[in-house]
Amino acid sequence: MSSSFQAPKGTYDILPATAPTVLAVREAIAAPLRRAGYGYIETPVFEDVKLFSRGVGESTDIVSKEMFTLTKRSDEDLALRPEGTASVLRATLEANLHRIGNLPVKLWYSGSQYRYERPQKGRYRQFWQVGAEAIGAEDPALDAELIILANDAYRSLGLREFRILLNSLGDKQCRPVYRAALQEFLAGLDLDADTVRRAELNPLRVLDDKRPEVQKQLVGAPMLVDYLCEDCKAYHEQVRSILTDAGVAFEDDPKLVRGLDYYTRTTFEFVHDGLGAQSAVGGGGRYDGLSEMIGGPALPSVGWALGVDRTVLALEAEGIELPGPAASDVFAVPLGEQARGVLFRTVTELRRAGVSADIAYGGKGLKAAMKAADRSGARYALVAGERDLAENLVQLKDLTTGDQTPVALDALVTTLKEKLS
RNA sequence: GUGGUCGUAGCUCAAUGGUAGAGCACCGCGCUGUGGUCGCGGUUGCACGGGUUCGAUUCCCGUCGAUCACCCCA
Repeated sequence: MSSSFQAPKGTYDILPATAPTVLAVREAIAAPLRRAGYGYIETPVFEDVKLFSRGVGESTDIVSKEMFTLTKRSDEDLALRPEGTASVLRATLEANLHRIGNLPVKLWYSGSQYRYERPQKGRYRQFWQVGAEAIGAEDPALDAELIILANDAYRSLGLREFRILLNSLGDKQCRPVYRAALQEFLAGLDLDADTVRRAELNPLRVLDDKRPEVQKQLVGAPMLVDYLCEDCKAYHEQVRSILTDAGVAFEDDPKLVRGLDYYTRTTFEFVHDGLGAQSAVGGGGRYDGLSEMIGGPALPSVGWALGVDRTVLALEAEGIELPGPAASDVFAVPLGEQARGVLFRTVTELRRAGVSADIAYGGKGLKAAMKAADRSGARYALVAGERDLAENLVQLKDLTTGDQTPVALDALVTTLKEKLS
């Protein structure tokens, strides 16, 4: 270990070698959103705990087990955000965005989220999501739009091996009826204590338990599809047909539930099979009741969040290489103190003219400085010593061909801008 | 939170109850005004803490971290 400190458990540093990929992923997800009229929003990384317990749901694992709560000097209870939707909706209500413009209010965000979980590949305590929310409109085209935008974002990155799972969770009319029926069915099964508890709090969650001994018993369980009311059924059919019309392939997954309480009707998940157990790269759905749950007016809404970390893993799994870190165009190699001063001024001038330039620091010898120039990946080396400076020249060496030509110092910026264009 | 596997150099990996080596990388020299190739030389490490032992990198325990699965989800 080269340092006595290390990144906290479940966190990692995004280093220059991989940073371009991370930035490219964020940008690839953001671009389709901007083109679709979504405005950027940033909210605090911490909020009142109650926003999450009421919004995300007291019975969810996210709130009951995975919340990063903060200790402070006052008596307010704060927690690091475990997801973005509740905060974005809170900000919307606080700023009355739903009153000053046309509905829906379309917003997107990009930022870190925090969950106190046992880390494993693709699951971290601090992770990044880019999310989108369309607040205040009930329209199947809006649900479909978001799924299409996420699909297009992934495709623009070159990803092909992901699947879209789609389901409807019903609304406040039909879901309670189903919930009761399911609970009755689950009560007759042989389940462990944790699962029995879950069956009481959030019975739908039991459906996507991966354990074979649980799945075996679920054969013949009442399915939500059979309980959907006419409105929900019609709504879901429209979402499906708009997606099909847009050429977006999806799979109906009647067991797709998701872990947040606020979802109603449309839910969906983007899964990638190359990631191991943590296969969801993104997910979302409609949350028609959330606004009221946190004290706002009725604002039917829909949104998603895509995991930046997992998308990077998906790219790796598919062997997709995004452009690496950009190298400087020019690397200056000074010979002696006088040249060091002149070349430093030249490098500054080049940078101001829009040419990316670096210089050998630390009084390296010529050989070492040339080596540094080579390793920097720069296209050109700029070599100068007293001999050249006496004639107001610098040596411009093309590092790919090895050709070297003298260039007048005051013509350098123009010459380089020409060569690099 | 539960269970399994793992932790030796910057990286990939060896060996060993008597305090460690290779390849690549890095630095220097050959070439004192020129990188990439080549030759020669050199630098860097037993995750942390405790126990057993004459002696522990090796055996045992704990901690930390990684990893896989469960759980959960992005």
